[in-house]
Amino acid sequence: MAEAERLCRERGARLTSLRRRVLEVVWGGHKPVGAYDILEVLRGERGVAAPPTVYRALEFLMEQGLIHRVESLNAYVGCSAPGTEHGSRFLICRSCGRAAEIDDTRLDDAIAETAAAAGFTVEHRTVEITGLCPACAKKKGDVEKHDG
Amino acid sequence: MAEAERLCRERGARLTSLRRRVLEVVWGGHKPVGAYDILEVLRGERGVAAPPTVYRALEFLMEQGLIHRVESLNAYVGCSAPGTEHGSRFLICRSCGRAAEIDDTRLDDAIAETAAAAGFTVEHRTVEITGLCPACAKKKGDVEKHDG
DNA sequence: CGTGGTTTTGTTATAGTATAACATCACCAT
DNA sequence: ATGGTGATGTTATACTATAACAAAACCACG
Repeated sequence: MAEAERLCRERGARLTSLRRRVLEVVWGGHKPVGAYDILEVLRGERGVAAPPTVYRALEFLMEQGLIHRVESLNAYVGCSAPGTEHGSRFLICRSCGRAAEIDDTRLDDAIAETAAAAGFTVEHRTVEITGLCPACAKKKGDVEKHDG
Repeated sequence: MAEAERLCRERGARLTSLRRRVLEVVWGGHKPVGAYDILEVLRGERGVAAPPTVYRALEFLMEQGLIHRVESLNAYVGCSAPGTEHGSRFLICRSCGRAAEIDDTRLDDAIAETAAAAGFTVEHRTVEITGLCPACAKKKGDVEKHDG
């Protein structure tokens, strides 16, 4: 959070109380959060709020690289490494719903090579890998042992 | 198309006339096609049609691996290699809107390594790289020369 | 201070995407 | 022909996102 403050100050971007609050909500959930979930929170706190309020804050936070949008979930999640230029890359567990951000240069290298081979100019990278996180895979294994 | 017929026959999956038509429409566009675009086509041909008609056909075609969903566009595109098990991996041009499917094992290898390192069980892979295709990058370059 | 321009936020309305739930139909094996 | 299964039709609604314009907050400058 202090990091977010600092980045915005350096850039002359205004992290207003509304935007800060939305950032907190996105970071607060351990899972990706939907725009309308955030809207409910704001309504509880401020009485009224409409979708554009949330979407504009989300847009700002994405521009500042403080959050990512998870395309396959229509949801938003805090960036684990704000301030560094990188794509949106996640391991998404279909069982518990958590999304872990990937920090591995091999993926970016592979994407760069692939794009270069095709003569494609890369501007944005989205990698969303769905499956089971270690904890849920273990649970499933246990369940299967009991069931069959 | 004949390939799609064959795959479905082998699997005992029914490629009905409706599903075939939707597949044709998805394949026919050079760009990813929206569900409601398909709906318009069906309405022109059959008089009436409702969203579930399209979404059910799309669901079937995805299960059969004949089409992919492009998450970042909310659109659908024909699979260039049906019958082979692979993720959904695209180079998407933001200028002309075309989506080229990637056929490069380096990406899958990198994903497999990354997931393994995290103890994550991979079930589905989505890679969507946005930027400029070679043709559009060239045009942009030309324009920039003229403009300034 | 105050004032004028810019950015942010509020508000209303609507566009765009997707699914639930239940009815009907078509197909196929017996 | 008939009964069961899977496919499609139909209606309604949920969910996600943006357009357009009004009001307010902020900030730099005089």
